[in-house]
Amino acid sequence: MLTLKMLRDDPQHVIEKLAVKNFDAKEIVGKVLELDANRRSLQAESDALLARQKQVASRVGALMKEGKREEAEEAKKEASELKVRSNELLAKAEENNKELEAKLVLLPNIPCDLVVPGKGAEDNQIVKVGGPEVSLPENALPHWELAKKYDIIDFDLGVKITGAGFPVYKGKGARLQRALVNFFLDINTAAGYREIEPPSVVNAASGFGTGQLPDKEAQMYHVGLDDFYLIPTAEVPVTNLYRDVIIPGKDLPRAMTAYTPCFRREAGSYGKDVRGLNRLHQFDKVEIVRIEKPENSYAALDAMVAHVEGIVNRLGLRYRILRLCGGDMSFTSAITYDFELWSAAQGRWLEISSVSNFETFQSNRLHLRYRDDEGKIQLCHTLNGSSLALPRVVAALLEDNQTEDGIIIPEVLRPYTGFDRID
RNA sequence: GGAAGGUUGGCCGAGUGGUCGAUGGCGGCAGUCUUGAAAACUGUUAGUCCGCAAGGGCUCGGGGGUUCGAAUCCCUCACCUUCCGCCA
Repeated sequence: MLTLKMLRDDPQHVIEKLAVKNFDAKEIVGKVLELDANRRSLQAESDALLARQKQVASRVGALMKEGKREEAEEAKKEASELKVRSNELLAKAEENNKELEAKLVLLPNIPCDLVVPGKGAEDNQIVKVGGPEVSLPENALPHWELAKKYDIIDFDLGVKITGAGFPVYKGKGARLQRALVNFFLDINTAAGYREIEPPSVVNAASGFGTGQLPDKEAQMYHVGLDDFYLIPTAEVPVTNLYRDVIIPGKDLPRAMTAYTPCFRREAGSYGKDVRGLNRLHQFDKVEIVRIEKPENSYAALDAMVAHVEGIVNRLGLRYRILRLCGGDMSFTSAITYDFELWSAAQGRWLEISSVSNFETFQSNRLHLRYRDDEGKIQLCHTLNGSSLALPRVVAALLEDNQTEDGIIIPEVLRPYTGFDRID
């Protein structure tokens, strides 16, 4: 959620910047400013009324003590009349402020200056391509075939147990999952990220805090009986750890990492995009989250990108880094770098990580603040990134490392898997 | 799931209708003293909204109600503790 201050100070800037995201904000911004002006004048009016009400009420007490009963009755009457008027105003203000909030949450985060305009994926900027070239034999198999061949991931069984998009990992396939999680967590903690194991189910307040609610409600599984949501990413519970918190400036930055299962309904997707591990309803992911002072957040973002690149490099897979254009960025992000692995067997890039700076967009909703050197309270910047999401790493790993003699496990993973090939 | 008792500022804890945004203690910060520190003493120490400011509004788990007036009374929801039941 954008801050009202930002909108008030320079509405034109907000409108221009949102155009980079292909978002025409003119009308909403105008409405927000109007509602904000209303809010302030309504408050000034009702505050004055309430102040008088309080004065009169305390006079009643004093008059009662002095035994001036008649005057007290007079005052009571006056207070009652004031109350009727202030209640009307308060109701009006509440309605106004609800509408203001409803409009305000419709505005996406403004992109930072590095972000170029664009409509969709085709306009993303390729920042870097790295890792070894992949050359596969003619008869190379996609990962879903390999999974079947070696009996390590069973999509059909998942359908039986739950439904499409809930695979069952078996044997070395299951062990590989556990190995990757541990490998990623170890690298992250070694880099100073504190390991967190959060709940995988959150309440609505948490969903709102990181921006999943109300706009992306359909993306989450909802537990109706208790009004809980299955998390779509560890970002939700981990960032919400700091909801309604004022952090002493000296305690920043905070860096955390968490492994969680992630649940996404992915309503409406189909085709080759969802084949095999390409898109799932449940998957494993290790996430990194940082809370920073505003002046440090872009340095932190660069550090996170470099950190994720380090992990990808160790896996020895072909990758590229994209800086997303305005139109392809999420609602909440100010800038996003995507990491993709090359899947030679599928002939396509697979997204495995998304590293973003949200600036104050989340912290404004979360009321996540810090006390600066002068003792003033300011909004923090929040950042997060995948490090990494497992399924597509597994997909690329299986496909790119396939040989006549089975799938070769990268050297760095062998201490975790306990085997060097899947055959 | 059943029963009872709770939820107050960074923490502990007082406050059961009248000037209470809240006594006191701890902790924090500043100062006095000290070569320095500790101790002692003094002062200070919630957030938020409106306002150029002066000042004012709101907040004692959340929401609603009673009343001229609510931290205090009533309703409701959430959470916590204890006992019973169940259980990895």
